[in-house]
Amino acid sequence: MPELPEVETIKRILEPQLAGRTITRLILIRPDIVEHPTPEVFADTVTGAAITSMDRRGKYLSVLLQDGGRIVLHLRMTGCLLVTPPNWPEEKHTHLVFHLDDGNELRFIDPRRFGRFWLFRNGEEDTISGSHKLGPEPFDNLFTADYLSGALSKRKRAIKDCLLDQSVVAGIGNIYADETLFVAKIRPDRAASALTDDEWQRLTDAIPVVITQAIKANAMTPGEYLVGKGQEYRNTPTLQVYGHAGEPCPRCGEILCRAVVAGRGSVYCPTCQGGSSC
DNA sequence: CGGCCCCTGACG
DNA sequence: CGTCAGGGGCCG
Repeated sequence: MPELPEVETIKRILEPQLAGRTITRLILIRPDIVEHPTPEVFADTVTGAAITSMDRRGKYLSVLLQDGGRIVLHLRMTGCLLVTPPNWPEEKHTHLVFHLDDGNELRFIDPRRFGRFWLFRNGEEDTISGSHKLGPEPFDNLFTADYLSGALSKRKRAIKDCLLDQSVVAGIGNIYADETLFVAKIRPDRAASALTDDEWQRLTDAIPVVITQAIKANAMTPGEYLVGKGQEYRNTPTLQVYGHAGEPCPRCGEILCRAVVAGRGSVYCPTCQGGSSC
């Protein structure tokens, strides 16, 4: 479900509820959600572990443990993490339940079951989850127009496709690729190699702005998050084009069009993002 | 690179 | 019934 802003939102909501807690028991309803090590070792190791904090890198979340180990997870398309009171009704597709020492439970819910968990013990390097292949965060000082054009200006593929490459910049998915390209006034299907210096600059500027705005717009209380099951961010008013095909462009009033770019549904303004028709 | 796969649910 | 969905890995 989530891209960087949503994962960050989840982190900010959950971290205060998890920091300082100890995991007393893990129920592995669907052990195949655990990628590493084995589900049994995963359960044995996290049982009794104290949680110190959480971390986010791109779309990955980590739960840091006092002993130096960490749980790494990726929610993929439909994964959801909830901290619930005891006896909170169990959602369909609940696959993991971490019992905590305050009686609450951390539950992993995922209808499509694409989400995955890994555990790395103190000193164990993560070379398997994919988080080690991530490019810079959008807020990183390394994320500059020179960096972006240097990484992409020889690629002939669509710029949108390039933005979805997590090794170039971490955390952008289908929604925020469309949103950032809209703000930067670049059509999603433009070849990366055809972008001008000015366009690289606009795109580099747009990305952290759009992401920051979305994190702000997503903010909610733990209560709101629990009741809404973390599904409420999709129609955020800050989304200017994603989900708005057929509606007027918020900038020029032209009808936003939809096309398939890089195999993904894409929405853009045919007028202010570049000129030609859909 | 494109194409297919992992899954379920919503929608036309 | 078919198609699509916020993700990513793997395959030739």
